[in-house]
Parts: sequence; C-alpha cells; structure tokens
Amino acid sequence: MVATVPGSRRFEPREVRRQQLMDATIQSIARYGLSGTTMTTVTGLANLSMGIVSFHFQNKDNLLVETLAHLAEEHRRVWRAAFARAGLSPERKLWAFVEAHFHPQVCTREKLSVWFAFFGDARYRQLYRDRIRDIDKERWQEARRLCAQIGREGGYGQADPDEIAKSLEGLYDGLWINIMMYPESFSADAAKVQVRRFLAAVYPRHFGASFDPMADG
Amino acid sequence: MVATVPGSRRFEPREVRRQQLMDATIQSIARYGLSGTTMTTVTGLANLSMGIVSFHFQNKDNLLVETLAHLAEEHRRVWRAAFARAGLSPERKLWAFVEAHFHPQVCTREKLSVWFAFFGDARYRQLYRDRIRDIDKERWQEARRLCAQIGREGGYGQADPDEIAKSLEGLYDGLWINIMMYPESFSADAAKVQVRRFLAAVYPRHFGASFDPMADG
Amino acid sequence: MVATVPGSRRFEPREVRRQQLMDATIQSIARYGLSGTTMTTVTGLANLSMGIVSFHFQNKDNLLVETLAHLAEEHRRVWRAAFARAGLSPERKLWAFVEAHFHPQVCTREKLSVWFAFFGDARYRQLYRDRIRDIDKERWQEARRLCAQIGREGGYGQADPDEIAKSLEGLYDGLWINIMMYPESFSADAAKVQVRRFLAAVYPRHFGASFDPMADG
Amino acid sequence: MVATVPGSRRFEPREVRRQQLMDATIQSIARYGLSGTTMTTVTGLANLSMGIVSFHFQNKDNLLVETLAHLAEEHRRVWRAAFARAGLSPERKLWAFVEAHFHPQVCTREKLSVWFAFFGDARYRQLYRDRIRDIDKERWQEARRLCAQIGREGGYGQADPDEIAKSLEGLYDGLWINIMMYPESFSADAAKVQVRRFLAAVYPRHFGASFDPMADG
DNA sequence: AATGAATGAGACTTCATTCAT
DNA sequence: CATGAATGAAGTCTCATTCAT
Repeated sequence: MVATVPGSRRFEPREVRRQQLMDATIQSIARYGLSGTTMTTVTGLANLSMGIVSFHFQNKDNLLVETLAHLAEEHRRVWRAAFARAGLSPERKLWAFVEAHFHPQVCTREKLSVWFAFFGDARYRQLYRDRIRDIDKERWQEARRLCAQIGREGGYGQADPDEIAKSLEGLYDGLWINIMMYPESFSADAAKVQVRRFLAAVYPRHFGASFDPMADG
Repeated sequence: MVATVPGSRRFEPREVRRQQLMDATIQSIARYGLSGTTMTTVTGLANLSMGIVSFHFQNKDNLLVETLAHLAEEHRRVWRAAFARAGLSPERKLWAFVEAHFHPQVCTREKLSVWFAFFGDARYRQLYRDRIRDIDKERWQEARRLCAQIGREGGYGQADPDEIAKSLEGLYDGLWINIMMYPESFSADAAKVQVRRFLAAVYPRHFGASFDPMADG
Repeated sequence: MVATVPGSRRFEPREVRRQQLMDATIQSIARYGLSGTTMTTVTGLANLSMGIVSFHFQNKDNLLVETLAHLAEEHRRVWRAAFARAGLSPERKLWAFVEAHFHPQVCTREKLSVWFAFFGDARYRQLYRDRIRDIDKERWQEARRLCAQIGREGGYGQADPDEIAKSLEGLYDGLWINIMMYPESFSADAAKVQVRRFLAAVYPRHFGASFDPMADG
Repeated sequence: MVATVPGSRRFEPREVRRQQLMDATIQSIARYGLSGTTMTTVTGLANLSMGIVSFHFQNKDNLLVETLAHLAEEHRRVWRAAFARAGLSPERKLWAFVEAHFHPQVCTREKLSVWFAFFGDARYRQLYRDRIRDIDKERWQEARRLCAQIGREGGYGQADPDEIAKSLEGLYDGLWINIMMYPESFSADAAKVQVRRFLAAVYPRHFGASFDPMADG
C-alpha cells in the first residue's frame, strides 16, 4: 500500500530506520512540543507503523533520549572535527565551540526545540543529564582548560577562567533561546557576533580587532 | 476525608484559592515537569479536590497559562517598583532589570522551571506568547530605550542599542538556565556579577569600577 | 446582586419557586435535551442558585419527574374541564380528548419535548410510568368507555372499541412527534383535522360532515 | 483477561467490529436509555475494551449517530427490496412502506428504542437530522408521489396526497411508540391492521376488502 | 522486519450533591 | 429560604504498549 512511498521500502537496514524515526521525532517535537508528541505523530511523520518504535527503541522515552543523544553527538562531532586540524591555537579552539553551537547543521529551529524540550521538563531533564553527562562534561572541561590557557598566556589575571567558561555556556543557551523563539529577529550569525563581542571584552588581545573569525584554522 | 487538615477550610476567598492552586502548579511543574503535571499532582499538592480547578480556572491549560502570567506580572512588579524611585539614572534603571531577573522573589528554581517549561514546549510556547506578549514587549521596549539613551549619553557610537538589548535578554535566559539546571554551580548573585561584567565591557564609563551595584538608587 | 431581577425576589412562596424551577426545566429540556439538561442549565434559566433544587425537589431526577407529572396534570385538567360541562354527548367527550391533546396550553414545542424526552429514554421511561400511570390509565379507560358507547349507539358493529382507542393514542403521539420535529410543516390545528378525518372514517355517523368540531358543547 | 471468551478473537475485520459495537449500542440504549448508555455499558455488552470505540468510531457521539444511521439504512433496504419487484402497483408500493415499518427485522423494541432516543433528546435530534435527512427525504417524496398517483387514479379528489402522507408518517410513529412502550398490548401485526384500516378509510377502492395485504406483489 | 488492531491505565472534565454561611 | 464554593464519583478520551499476523 505504501510500498512506493519514497523512503518507505518494506525493509531497511537498522540504522536507516533508526535515523528516520529520530528525524521524525525532531520534527514532531518542533511542531507539536514534547506534550504533543505521541507515537502516532512520530510514526506518522516517518510514514511508518506504530509498532516499529518498540522494535528499534524499546519504548517512547528511549526514542526521545536517543534522539537527543544523537544531537549531542552531532554537536560533538562538529567541534571535534575543527579541533582535529593540527596546530590550532587555544583561541581558535575556543572559537570552534562557538562555531559548533551556531553551525547550520546544529543550530536549526527544529533541533533547538529538542534541546529546550528536554531542558524545560523536569522529568526529561533527568533523563537528559543521565544520558548526556559525559558529552557535556567533556566540552565543559575542554572549554575551561582553553580559558585557563588563554588567561595565562594573555595575562588576563583578574578573569577567572571558570567564570568565563560559565558565562559562555550561559550565553550560548540564551542566544539559542532567542533564535528558537524569535527566528525573525535573531540569527545564528548575529549570535556569533555577540559571542565575539563578549570574548573581545574579556580577552581583548586574543579576540580583538585582529582576530578573524572567518579564518579557517 | 481531609476536612480537618489545616489550610483546607471549606471556604476561602476566591483569590486565596487561586493562589493556592497556582503555587501548587509551580511546585508540580518544578518537581514533575509539565509532562508529569496532572490535575492530580496539582490538587494533591494543594490539598484540594480535583473539581476545584475547573471552578476557578475552567481547565488545565488555563491554570497553567494563568500561573505563568502570574509570574510574569510578579516580575514586572519588581522592576516597576525599582523604576518608581524618582530621579533614577538610565544605567540604574537598566540595572533594575538585572536585579528583577535575579531577585530572590523571582529567581527561584521552582519559578524558573515554569518559565522554561513553557519555552521548551512548542504547544505551550504559543500559549505563552499569546498571554505574555504585552508584558514582554513593554520590558523589551524599555530596555531598548535605556540602551539607546546610555549609548547616546556615553558616546558609545559603535554599540547598536538594539544589539545590546538583545544580548542582555539572551544573557538573562542563559544564566537562568544555568541556575535552574545546575543550582549547585550557579547562583543568582554570580549571575548578576556576570551581567555586570558584560555591561562593563560594553558601557565601561557607566558600569565600570565606579558603578556600585549595591547602591540603592 | 440579582435582587432587582424580576421574579428573583429573595423569598418566594414554596409553590412559586417550584413553578419557576419546573418552567426552567421545560425550557432546558426543550433547548438542550435531557442529556444536556444539568442543574446549572435549569437554575441558570430560572435565575436561581444550584442549591435551591435540593430544597424544593430533593434531587434532579425528582425535579424532572415532577415537571412531567405537572404537564400530565395540566393535560388532565384541560379535558376534565371540558367534561365538566353537563349533558355532554359521548362524541363531544371523545373530541374533548382531541382538543386537550392539541390545546395551545398543552401542545407547545417545549412541552412536547418534555414528553418525548421521557418516552425516548429507557431509564426515564420507567420513572414516567411509575409516576404517571394513574393519570394515563384514567384517560385510557375513559376513552375506551366512550368508544364502546359510541360503537353501541351507532351500531358500528365491526369496530372493536379497544382497537379504536389504541389507534387514537397512537395517532396523538405520532402527530405530536411531527409537530415537535417539523413545526414548520405540522400544526396543532392540522393535527386536529387529521384526527377528525380518522374519526369520521371509523364513526361516520358521529364525526361525519354534520359534526361541528368548533361547537362549544 | 477475557482473551478466551468466544467471539473476542484478537482480530476481526473492520466491519465485524463495527457491527458488534453498533449491536451493543442498540442493546444498551434499549436497556439503559441514552442517558444510561456509557462507553462502559456498550463495550461491556460487546465484550470489548473501551479504547476500541475511539478506534472505529472516533468518539461516542459518532458511535451513536452511526448506529442510528445503520438502522435507517436497514429500513431503506427493506422497502427498496420490496419496490424492486417489477410491475408493482402504487398501492402495493405504498403498502411496502407499511411492511417495512413493521418488519420483524426493523420493528423490534430494541431498535425502536434507538429511534425514539434520538427523537426524544433535543441535542441528538439535531445529529439525527443532519445524518438521516436524505434517507428520510427519499422515503417521504416517494410516499407523496404514490399517494398522488393513487389519488389521481382512484379519483379521490378531496384527499390531499400531502396530508395523507403526513398522516401516515404520524401513524407509523404513534404505533411505534405504542409497541415500544406497551409491547404486551401492542404488536407489529396489529399495527399493520390499523394502518390498513386508515388506508381503507381514505382510499376505499384500493385498500378496501379486496386488497390482500398478504399478497406477494 | 514490519504492521496496526486491540488493550487498558490514567488523564481531563463534568456535574449532582452537600453544607457553611 | 437561599446561596454558591467545594467535593468526588463517573464519564469520555488519549495514547504507550502489546502481539497475532
């Protein structure tokens, strides 16, 4: 009956199906919210049957958490890819985090909706923490290390690297919220400019006028 | 059955009952999330019967929206109270916004949970916008006006007041998220320090070392 | 607050209040159906408070049954009043039943709605039977007696008086349904004509051309 | 829990399940009335789970309306089947309506209860009209046409065919009510005799002594 | 590997009844 | 007499999960 619908071939490899379902989950959360996301909305958007979720994800909560984990891993892949370039200076690495946060693959309204759906609901917040802890921790420690290094190198004595790193995390989230809620007024590129301004304020000799955010390495 | 429980007297003025129910709603959202908040959790926390919600709020969605609106109004009351002091300079007024955001009456984990519950769910986000639009707009326009005034007075030519105001809104939200999610690492007072640092960076002559955030007017 | 609303004086004699409530019940059933009739619709239409029903009718079912019984008694009053005129012929008495069924005080859409509300619901049907049995029985026996008398007098040998009486009851109900459901196509006066035609067919010498339905005695 | 009860096999074709639920609905309305008919009584009588109604009928109101529509279609099937016999005279066709109304498949107490449940409740009356209008109209126009034809052929000048058709509809309903409410006193066969008597009165040359109601065509 | 009919717990909501005032 | 806030049982409906096919 639906055999000819594109992407709905009767049998697909495990990973293809999982990805289809996670994509549909992201769409559903973005459109209907977590509270309006049901097995029916997800499988409907994926053009698949209800039962298949149990098969690939056991249950709904797991589908949701795995979808978020997928986004977290995607985010990590993006900044790790930038880090991989040999001989990167600490400020370039720090900037790689900023780029990752507002990278077009990561920073779409739909995907931001998923992040904030989890942040916003106490029950899912716990699931998020349990599943994403390591990825978050890794990024956080790396960021703190970079701030400490820049602080030492640049002689920014008064700036506590921990505080700077915290401010940055707060700034990312706040800008994400603005982009998600008012996409007509806030863009990812403008967000990067704002982070740049913040960094220029605290680390003027690294992120001042001489810093070229578009430089490739 | 629970007729003898203190605080459950048969008749209470309309506003008292509404407040009881909204308080219980805040608690419930903070503990169980929006998805885990049911009529049962709310009325259970309020020690009242299920039916009373329909009586005072018509239905669940309305209870939730009115609870959020109540918080928004509380927030507005706080900064308006600060504004009311005669002869306030623009930087003091701008700082009043910061104080309002991190005021102990406003910035509790429980109340932040409610804000982000609405931000995080696409369905409720719409309800939020419809109900809170005016309050949000008022604050936003005021903030923009103050930034423009400070910018003019201080001769900060390059700083677009709109951009600054946007950054501030993003910063508030980001810091709120940190406080809500990691209360052991982030405090309201530390958040104010971070906003202060940001303001000092963009408006050094107004929020630099000579600005005393503790000053009363 | 509502003290000046007409008919809502704080204290009214028992019977006035009962009547107000029964009138409101009739209106409510006619507008919203038995399934849509609640204590709130009734007391709302009566401009009275919820609690007053318990006071005057104990509970909802009783209010409904008493309202119907009131209509049944009204109906009986109408035909008994006609019967009271001395020296009435049997065909005039039989016609008095017809007149009572389609009398403007009895045969309104609203009141018919109440009758059929009870007929139409198995649960209320039982309540109806228990409460109205005697009134129904009295009318039925009287009608049968009159048919038998007319049959004897007129020498309508082949017409079983019981069958005729049954047909009449069926005809009344059927015409009532038509009037209730399609008031634009069916009128009480037309209904009387139809009953007349039926009677003329079975008792031509009593209800034929010489019978004047408008005659007063 | 009831998995082994006969007739409750896990999967049944769509139409079988729908029919089971409609049959149970008829039973429930007949026993408990519309006001006493709940999802629980219906699914209990059908030995099925509550949720299945939403699945096959979306919601309760739709289940009720579809059940009534089913009866209306059944009724139509019966008289249409009679009409299908070639070369039927108009009086035979008119009689086919009578037969259909009191056909054992159509005229059972349970099914009559459903009809009057809808007639009796203002809210459901509207649903009835919206859904059954076409079927009702078709029968009504056919009946009027037949009366006109018989009237012309038989030279019954004074008998308005519209009025006769209306009387018939009223008579059907009235007799149905009697059968439904007092089944011990009123039978379908006796009802047909009464309609016959009425038709003989208005169309003596067609439905007089020479008309054989049992004749097959 | 995939389907989707069926289940049933639990959510929201309605509403008859009670009772302090 | 009368009010109407409050209760809580019972109703409808939703939806995650199961399982025969």
